[in-house]
Amino acid sequence: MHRMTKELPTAGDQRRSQLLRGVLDLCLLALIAERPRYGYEFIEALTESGLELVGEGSIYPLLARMERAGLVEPFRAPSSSGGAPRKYYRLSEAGRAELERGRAVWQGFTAQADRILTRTIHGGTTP
Amino acid sequence: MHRMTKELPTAGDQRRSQLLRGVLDLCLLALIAERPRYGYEFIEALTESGLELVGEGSIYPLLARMERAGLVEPFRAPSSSGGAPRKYYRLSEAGRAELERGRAVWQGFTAQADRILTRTIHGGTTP
DNA sequence: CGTCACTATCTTGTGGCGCAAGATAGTGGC
DNA sequence: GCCACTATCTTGCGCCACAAGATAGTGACG
Repeated sequence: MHRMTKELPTAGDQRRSQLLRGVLDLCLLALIAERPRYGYEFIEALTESGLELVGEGSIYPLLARMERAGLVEPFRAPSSSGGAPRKYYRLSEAGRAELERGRAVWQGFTAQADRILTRTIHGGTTP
Repeated sequence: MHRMTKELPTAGDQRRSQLLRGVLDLCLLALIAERPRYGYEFIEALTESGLELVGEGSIYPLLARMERAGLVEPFRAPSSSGGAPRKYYRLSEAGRAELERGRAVWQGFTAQADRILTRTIHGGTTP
């Protein structure tokens, strides 16, 4: 049985989805560095912001991976607004180190890519 | 004689490899926008630059995909330095449009990510 | 009590794509 | 013929964002 493509993603959406790779984990680490957070928090905040950035299917597996890698440490706490108990994450030492290392890689990479992408900004239809 | 330095990928390399997704095609489009290019050109230039950025296994399939998508148009030309004939690519109208669209998505995305990543540059060991 | 709505986490399957490694050719020097 | 260099194309693997759905805990309402 075939899947019915419910809503084919736009080209921009698909690109953004690819761009998230390699930096989404750093974003979560940075936000957790501010204060402990739980998964649903990210989804709610991002959904309300109008930035339909990331869904549960991206966040939870990523958090699990980071936990497995020892970058974050989980602890349980009851929900303050009624509901299932939350799983908060705080940053580990390794997580903080990875965040700083990743930030450097990210900034070096974007600088390089920007240099290539802005070399021919004129893009006129007049050759 | 082949390259013996078979260094297994570091964490930074793996991150960079993920970061390329979503922007590598734009880089190629931007470089082709300057002047027509062929695949081997990218690899040679990048290898000599010390930036071991991308290999054949990334470039050629990507070029084929972009051709299939109508973003670039190929034409054959004999090698000027002895060797197999080259397959040059020039930008199509759709390619130029996609390049501009992609640049906008890229800059919007990186601005957003940068804002998140630079929010907590300092380290706070206070929970 | 049952049902519903909301909060919250976890799991499964799919698809895209960077990449290593190897196959295939064309050219020219020995 | 053989080899080295230039150049392209192909195969298989692994990572990961994402959609969709399963699982639970809580409280309100009738």
